[in-house]
Amino acid sequence: MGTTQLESVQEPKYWHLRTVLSEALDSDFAVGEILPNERDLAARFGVARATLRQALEQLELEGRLQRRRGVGTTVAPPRVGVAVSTAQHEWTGGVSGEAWQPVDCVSEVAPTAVAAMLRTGGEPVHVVRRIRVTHGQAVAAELLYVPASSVPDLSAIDAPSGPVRARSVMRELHRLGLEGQDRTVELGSARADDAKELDRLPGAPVLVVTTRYFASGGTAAVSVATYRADTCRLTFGDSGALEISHDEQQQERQAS
Amino acid sequence: MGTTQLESVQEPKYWHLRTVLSEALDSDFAVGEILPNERDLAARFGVARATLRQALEQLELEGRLQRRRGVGTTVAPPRVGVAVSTAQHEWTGGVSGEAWQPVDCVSEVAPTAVAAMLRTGGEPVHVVRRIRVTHGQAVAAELLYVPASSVPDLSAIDAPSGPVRARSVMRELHRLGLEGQDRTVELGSARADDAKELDRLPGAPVLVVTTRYFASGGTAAVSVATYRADTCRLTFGDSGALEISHDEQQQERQAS
DNA sequence: CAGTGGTCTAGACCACCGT
DNA sequence: CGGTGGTCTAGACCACTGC
Repeated sequence: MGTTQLESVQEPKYWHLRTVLSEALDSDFAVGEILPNERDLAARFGVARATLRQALEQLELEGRLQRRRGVGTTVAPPRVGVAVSTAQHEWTGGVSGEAWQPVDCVSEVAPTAVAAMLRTGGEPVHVVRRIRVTHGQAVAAELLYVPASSVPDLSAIDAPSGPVRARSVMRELHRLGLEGQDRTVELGSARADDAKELDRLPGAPVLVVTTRYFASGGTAAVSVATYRADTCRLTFGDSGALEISHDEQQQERQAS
Repeated sequence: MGTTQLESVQEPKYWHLRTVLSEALDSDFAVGEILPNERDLAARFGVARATLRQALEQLELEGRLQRRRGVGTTVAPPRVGVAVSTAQHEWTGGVSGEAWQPVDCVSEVAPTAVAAMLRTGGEPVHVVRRIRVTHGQAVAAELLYVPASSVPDLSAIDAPSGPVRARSVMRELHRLGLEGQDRTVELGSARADDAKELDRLPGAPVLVVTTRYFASGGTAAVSVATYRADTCRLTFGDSGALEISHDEQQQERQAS
């Protein structure tokens, strides 16, 4: 009876470890600081390395840690708030500064799900690949599917593919008057090509933002953007951005 | 030279397994069907159970599988599209049908991050706990932080806590004229209490939606809602919902 | 009770990075 | 090259579910 409520409930070791490490991160480590390597940490806590890794994975998922093979584990900076504009008619994803960089453009048959939204059958569409860079870091990779009918004046003389072509398509797209957008967000895992551009391993958790652009009574384009889930916080603002300082975030985590 | 391009690139076993299983799910299994148990599957593919589990985890993260301890692994239904209303002045999260169910209400000091948004210091606020149910399944758990100043007419006679109190707070809240909302989405892991209500294990991946409600020139309330990332697809619609059939989704996955 | 997924161990080897 | 995280193995035991 007098015992001070000793962890009666069964809590997995890795979960408890996660909590302990989380608190240690708050109090004893600065952003960017390197943690001891996994083998040392595991030994220090008296667990197998796999168990320690399970805890680290949790913390990485929560955006607290950053791990790089061959380098080490560092304390991650707070998540970047990236604006996913709402009801704003922009193709660029941002009026100034941090914008999308066209990387490539090819002509391909869209995946079935996209083709269904575009109401195109098996005809190939322009597929523009773009990268979103914030604070000098790639945070998102996008595939923008544009039916030929949406950019009728596209010069056939321009390069048939590559970044030049990508810019041409975007230029033509800007001419359309946007009537609205539809957007969904879901969790996914990075495909090999996306992972490469986001500097992550295949399968890394990403937030998949699917946007449908409406113009002249139909779906003018569909975008599938994958954001790094570990470093990004998507913001949808009717009025200004939601900003939280890092300290505040940490304290919220402790409270939970 | 003459060899038919035999997997020269190093692809992890679990990643390859994920692909194989994904294709098998598309062709040989129906939604709800139970897969063979992990030990059998691992043996069948000639890998250790841990490796097989790594592949299953990926597929579960992508919403393709559902695993329940003591029961088995089943093929998951397509993700549910849940509307996260944009620029709509609702506290209920839905005009008709699938709505939020008040579960409880207590008076507590808000976590620091929330307190900062509410501009309340250490004063306790009303914390309403709500569950969002869709198709008979709990898809989200929410904590709604309401400063006393936002509901001045709240009867002091009502129960000080519990579902009755929760409904009282919501009723008073409806009286306010909403001026706007701010919203962020990020990846998180379920806390123990949320996990319980969502019928998941602690640490399960969730989409954390933080909403700031503005009224009468200030922040009237802050909501932190955690959605099951495995079963939910958040929709933000300016005009109608984005609907994709299950077949189409599967084919998109195959294409990637 | 038997069978399932969840946790944990103690190793091994590999891919990658910086020096 | 040495050190890091990433992958993989072959076990063991536990917690939970349903019969």
